[in-house]
Amino acid sequence: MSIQAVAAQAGVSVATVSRAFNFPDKVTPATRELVERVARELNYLPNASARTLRTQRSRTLGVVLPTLLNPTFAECLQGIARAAVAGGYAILPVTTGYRLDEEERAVQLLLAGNVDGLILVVSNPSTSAALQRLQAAGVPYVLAYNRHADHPCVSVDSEGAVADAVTRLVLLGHRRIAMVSGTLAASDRAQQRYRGYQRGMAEAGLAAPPLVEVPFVETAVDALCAELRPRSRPTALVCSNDLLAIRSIRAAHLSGLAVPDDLSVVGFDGIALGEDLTPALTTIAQPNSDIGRHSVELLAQAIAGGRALQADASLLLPHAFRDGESCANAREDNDAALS
Amino acid sequence: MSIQAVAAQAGVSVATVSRAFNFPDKVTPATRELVERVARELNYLPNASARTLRTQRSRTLGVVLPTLLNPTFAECLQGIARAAVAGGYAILPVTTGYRLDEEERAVQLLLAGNVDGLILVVSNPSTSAALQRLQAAGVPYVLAYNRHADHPCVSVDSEGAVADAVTRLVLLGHRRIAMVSGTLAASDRAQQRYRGYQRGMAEAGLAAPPLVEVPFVETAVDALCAELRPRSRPTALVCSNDLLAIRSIRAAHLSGLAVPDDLSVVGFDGIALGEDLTPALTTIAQPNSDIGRHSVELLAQAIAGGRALQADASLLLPHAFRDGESCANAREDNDAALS
DNA sequence: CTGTTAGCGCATTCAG
DNA sequence: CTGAATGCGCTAACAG
Repeated sequence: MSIQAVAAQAGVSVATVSRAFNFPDKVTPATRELVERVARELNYLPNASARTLRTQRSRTLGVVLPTLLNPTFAECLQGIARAAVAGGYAILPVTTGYRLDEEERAVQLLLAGNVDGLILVVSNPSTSAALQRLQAAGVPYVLAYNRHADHPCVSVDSEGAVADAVTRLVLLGHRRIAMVSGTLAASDRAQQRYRGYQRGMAEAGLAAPPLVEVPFVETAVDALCAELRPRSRPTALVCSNDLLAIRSIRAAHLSGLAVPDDLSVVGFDGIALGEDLTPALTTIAQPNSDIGRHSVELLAQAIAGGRALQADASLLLPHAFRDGESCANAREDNDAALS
Repeated sequence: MSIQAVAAQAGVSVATVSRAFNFPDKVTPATRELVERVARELNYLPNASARTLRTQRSRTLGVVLPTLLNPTFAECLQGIARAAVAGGYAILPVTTGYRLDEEERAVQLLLAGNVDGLILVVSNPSTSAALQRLQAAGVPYVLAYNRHADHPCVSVDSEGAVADAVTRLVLLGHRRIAMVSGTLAASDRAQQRYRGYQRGMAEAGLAAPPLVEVPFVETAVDALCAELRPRSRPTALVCSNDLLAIRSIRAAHLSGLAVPDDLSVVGFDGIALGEDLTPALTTIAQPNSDIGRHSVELLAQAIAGGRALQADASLLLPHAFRDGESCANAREDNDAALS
């Protein structure tokens, strides 16, 4: 069903049909209604490819994410999807599995797909070859979750948030506070969060034990259990994300420790599921859906303006410390265990 | 960067460049390498829209899902995404929030987007207007999770799986087994699972208490707590999905009941997170990622064959009862509470 | 307000 | 094996 057929059936020119759809005001109400009726009868749908080819705009946004198996990114993608539809955009998501080569391949793929702009979560903006390519191509893009002075980003103050969380734990009486993270090298967020932990500990005048670094994708419960064995085990764990926090709670359970009585656990991300857990997850909540929404809006704005986004367009969204049940006061006997 | 530029730079015709990419054999190795080199130097990427317009194939699949906030669908989409990339397809996902009007709008949107095929999870295939429209359009499609005799589906035997789960609970000594479900009317899966529950109860010669039906999206923990209050409360809960199971566990906790000691809970879906919870979720695991993968493969096959999929192409994938820690033997005093 | 026409970038005839 | 020419469906000048 093409515009030609509609024009013929309605007894008007193709230009009129096109106008009736794209500039309803530039056409007589009578002819507009005629065209609309015929189009409906013929079940006409404008061909997106032809339009894209002609206008050089696809009204499609590429989305590059590490994985959908982490609810954080699923929530973000949901936010992106909703905002995109609302703005008249389609989205083309690709997952990278935290792999650099996949990041590059994804960008390549999406550029070939004629996307008008890209939203991406990369491992590390500083070292991403994909971003170089993007800037060279001049396609508008925005980073989500990442934070970097040279790129437009939508993110939260991870470092400050974690430092604050550490302070809260200190106020609860904890002294031996450890941090659990995924592979540091694989994520700038992890690095920022770790810095926040170090800062928080320093400000409290506490010595920070070595980072507990576990492989990203794997369950890593075994490794976590090992950390909880020593006599001078931590009384509180700051986890770099909610998935790790959940696994840490499991590791505690397997090690015979009760959460929060024997061990306090704080997560990071604020996945919705955390609120339904038992104990409800105490976590630093990011506005995941909003991060997606703002990314879309920023991008749509830039596209409409016909220019790429600059680093100074970056948005720092508010985070919130979400109080759950996985944190409690440090117990006396825990302190004793430390001495 | 167009094919024209590459042709000019390489000193050949556009036809040769096109052939060098699409039919490498139909061109001299020498010219092929020349073209490839020039293309690389010029950073040439074939324009997807132009190709689609010309070939009438977009190599894009539409995906219609209820939500990404349920990890089940996020896992499925991940499977779809991976299989799509592997098969040279892009995906265009749209979420419907379990709303019928959104289902229709989504299909409309995707058809306009020139997708070669669609994967969809609808509320109920029997009543879906979206499917009518799809069949009329002659576009290949496949339903995921849904199960219906008149449509091509990739799913599991939900009814049998739940009946089996009930049997297992009975063998653990449970007699008072209730089912918790989302809005029945909003999902054929929920209906099938409920039938499985009824069958399992009947086969065990047990009376099935009224279905505990809670609104889908909401947390519903309060409603669940109410169900656990009566003296003749159930000793086991069969939940229509893992999210409900997680909330049920929380509701039990808030009601002062221990899982699994006071209450056994079985879920349905097999979300990855379930294994990391404490207690680890006992659930009927669906191969979510595989459901996505098979949907893509079936569709790709049909598209290659130039025909729509028939209902008899449906796939029934194996499910697995995943033993966790949220189920235990019924206790004596529980039985006492029932008398 | 409406019609005619060119061309977006590519794949594909048909000649050579 | 390669080149010239056509048209996929649409929008944007331009002409009337």
